[in-house]
Formats: sequence, structure tokens, C-alpha cells
Amino acid sequence: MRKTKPVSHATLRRLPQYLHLLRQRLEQGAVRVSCSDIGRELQLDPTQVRKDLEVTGSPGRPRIGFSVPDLVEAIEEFLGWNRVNEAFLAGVGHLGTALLNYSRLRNYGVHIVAAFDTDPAKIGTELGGRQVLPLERITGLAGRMHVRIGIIAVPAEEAQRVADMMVAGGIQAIWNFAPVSLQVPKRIIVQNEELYYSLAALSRKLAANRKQSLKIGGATHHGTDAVTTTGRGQRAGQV
Amino acid sequence: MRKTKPVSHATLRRLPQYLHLLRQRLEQGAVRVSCSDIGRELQLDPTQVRKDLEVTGSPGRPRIGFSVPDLVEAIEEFLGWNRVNEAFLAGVGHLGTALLNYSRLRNYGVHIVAAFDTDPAKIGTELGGRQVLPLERITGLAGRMHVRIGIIAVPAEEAQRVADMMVAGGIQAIWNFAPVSLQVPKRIIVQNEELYYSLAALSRKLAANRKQSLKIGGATHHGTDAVTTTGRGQRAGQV
DNA sequence: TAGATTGTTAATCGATTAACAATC
DNA sequence: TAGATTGTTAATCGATTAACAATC
Repeated sequence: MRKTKPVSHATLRRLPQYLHLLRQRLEQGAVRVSCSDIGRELQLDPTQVRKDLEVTGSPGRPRIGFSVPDLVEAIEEFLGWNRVNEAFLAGVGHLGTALLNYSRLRNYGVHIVAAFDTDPAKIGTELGGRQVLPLERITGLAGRMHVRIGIIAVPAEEAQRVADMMVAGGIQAIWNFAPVSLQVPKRIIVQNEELYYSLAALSRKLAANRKQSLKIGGATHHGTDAVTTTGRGQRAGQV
Repeated sequence: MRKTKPVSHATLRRLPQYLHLLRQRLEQGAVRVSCSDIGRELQLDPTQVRKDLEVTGSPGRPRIGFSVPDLVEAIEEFLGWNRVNEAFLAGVGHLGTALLNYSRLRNYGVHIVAAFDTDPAKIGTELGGRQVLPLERITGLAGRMHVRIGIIAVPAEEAQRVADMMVAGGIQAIWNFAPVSLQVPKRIIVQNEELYYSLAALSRKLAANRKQSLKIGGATHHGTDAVTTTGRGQRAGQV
């Protein structure tokens, strides 16, 4: 069994980019799209695009290209974004509140249906249309509502405890914003969201620039060939 | 000229992980560390670790290993995190406020020295010890204070305008949290922070799990071999 | 039909892993 | 000294790119 073909990390990173673009095209009424078209827009090799799209199973037609609506649907299906997953949010500090108000999340397969916190001042209030509930209830409600995703936006010290409560409630995947390595059973999917790397890439380039300017001469020189990259993967800033 | 050796994307992604671990060790008083030691902790091949550390130029000694303080310093130096870069933050909504209060940022080479917004209700208030200033002043102040990093945490519609103002002020690198592709001169370093990919990885695994449970039988089955991954790169959840 | 684009196989490139001599 | 660990070169693996026949 287990024929889930191994999708490369790199492909998985690019699929959301394709989807993003294709959704725009769809809105503009586009019907067909070719790989070279996508590649041009995203600075990617057309063959690469074709290979990536292959995993979605949506067939293209020689000379014609791919159907935009079909492709959008196929990618959404592949990523599991066609059916929105319900999520619980733990922690409604600034970050948690930001996530609650980020309605776009729904386009990426996640819908926060309830928020939890320990702060009595916050409990009972409404944020972004959702009630804030006492954290203690997260386990029971997750089980009852069959919620599959838990988002952790609490301070580092509380993160492990919250993760335990989520797991106890049957939550299957945790999106973790706390800067700690969570200890959970192996079957649980954990996605750590770290700002580390972005900052590493950014300041590394900045440092390299500076070193170069010094080398070139005393005068201030703003660098000359810096690049635009996305959080992961690279895509040039472009028209 | 231009001997800045090409550091692989992958290496750059792992260096912050090493640094994080080594800082902990340093705090615990550790003096020496070996690549196998680091590898064990981070689930990485020791040779890989050695190769990565090579770029920092910090030498190890056969049989002995690497000096922890030296290595910490070398990585910080390499990433440009030894000298903290001053940054301006545009937009003090929930996300912006979260960033302002995230004091840990300073460990990653970034120190927000001022925040800007257009909302008169916010201007003049103090957030996380920093005054909120009118957005219009960002260009002038950036030039005057020689601030090199701009953080964009404004709504998508305003992002481009803010980027223009930052560039006009001589800002060299933009950390962009708005979901738009910024148009800036090539010399400007842009780091887009996207949640896309994290969610793609998460829900893809969730969808794969579900498909498998269905295949295995009608009964609810929580999946069996899900993995823990970090935002980018992989590291197992671990002791 | 002619020509563009897909689907697919082969070649290249780069990153990871293995092997091993040098050395503290 | 003996043995662990570095530094470095070679082998493997996987992902990207090129080539090209099939086809609409």
C-alpha cells in the first residue's frame, strides 16, 4: 500500500505560489495557462513547473496548455485546501489576535473556529467574531467538535502544556509559533513557524553588502546586486 | 573581486539552528562541542554539520572539537548578528505590536528603534517602550538615522507605498509581512515572510493522513508516521 | 499541415553522505 | 601511544535542466 508518492520539499514549496498566481488569473477570467507562462511570471524553468504540476494529476493538453480552473482545483485538492480545516487558536496576545483577524487564512485551508486564553480579562470577549474561551476547555471541545488543527500562540513557557491539552483532545496537527521544540507523539504533525531563517537570510545579505562596500572604498555604497527572495524558495521581485 | 563564497541556501537555513543550540550550551557553561554532538541533537549528519561550520571560518581541533564561544561568535559574525541592525517598523496593528514586543528579535540581529503608523489614535502613544510616529516621517528619519532595515506590517494596499518611502529614505533591506510582491530597485534586499508554505506542508500532511485512514478502513485512524518539521528544513521533535 | 506545448526520458548540477588520511 | 575528531576528497543521491518524441 502507501502509494502516496514522495513529493519533494521543493515542489511543495512552489505549489502555493502557483495556486496564488492561478487564482489571480482565474479572477481575471483566464481559461488556459501554459507552463512557460507560469514560469515567466515566477522566474522558474517551465519544465520545472510542468514537473511540479504533474503531482496534482491535472492533465495538460499539448499545444493548448492547462485549464486554469482545473489546475486551481487540483492544487487545492492536493494541498487539502479545498475543504477548510477547522482550527483552535490558543493564546490571543498580539500574535494570536493578528491571526484571528487574518481572514485570508481561509484561502489556505485553515479556519479558526474558537480562541482560547487563560487571561480572565480576555475570556468571554469577542475577537474577530469569535468568542474567547477558557483554555481549560480546549481538550474537551476539540474532542467534541473533531477539530484537527491547533495553533499555539502562547508564551514559550506555556507552549508544551497547551500542546499536551491539544493532543489529549485528539488534535492531529499543531502550528506552533512558540520558539520551543514541542514534545508530542510521533503521529502528530507539528509545523514550527520560525522567524530565524528569514532574519538569517536578510542580515547575511546585509552583512555581505557591508563587507563589499568597505572593500570597494570608504564612501557609502549601497550594494549593487542584492536579490529579492521569498520566505523560502526564491522568486524575484517582479512585474 | 567578489570572493564572497556561495553559501548554500540549505546551509544558511541550518546556521541559525546551530547558533540557537550553541547559545544554550554556552549558557550551560559548555566549552567544547563536536559535530557529532550537534548532529545528534539536531538529527543531522555530522559531516554535514562540519561542512556548514566551515563557512564560518572557525577552526576545530581534531580529537577536541570546536570551541563553543568561538563558534557562537563566528556564526553571529557570519550572519551579521553580532552587531544589531537598527530597524524601523511600519504598521502597529496586531502583527506590528507583536513584533515590537518580541524582544528576542535582538538575538537575531534586529532591533526595532521606532514604529510608524498613519492612525492618529496610535501616533504619539508608546508601545513596547517605543514611540509611535507618523508614517510620513519615516523617509526623513531613516536617512538621518542611517537605519538599514524596514519592516512592513501594514495592510497589503499600503505596502507598496510604504516600501517606496523606505527606499527613498535609504533603507537597504525590507522584511515584508504584507502578502504582496513589492516592486523595489534591485539593490534592495527583500525578505518576504509568507505563511503559505507552512500551511501547505501542514495541510498536505493532514490530507495525506486522511486519505490513508480512508484507505485503511472506515474507522477513525489518526495516522501513524507523521513527522515534525520546522518552518523550513527538517528537524524532528526531540529530547 | 505547421508549430507550440505537453509528457517523459536523459544529462547536468548541486547538495548530502561516505571514506580516509592528518592530527591533537 | 591509541583513539576520537577534524579537514578534505570521492561517491551517492536527488533535484533541476535539457532534449525530444507525441499530440492537439
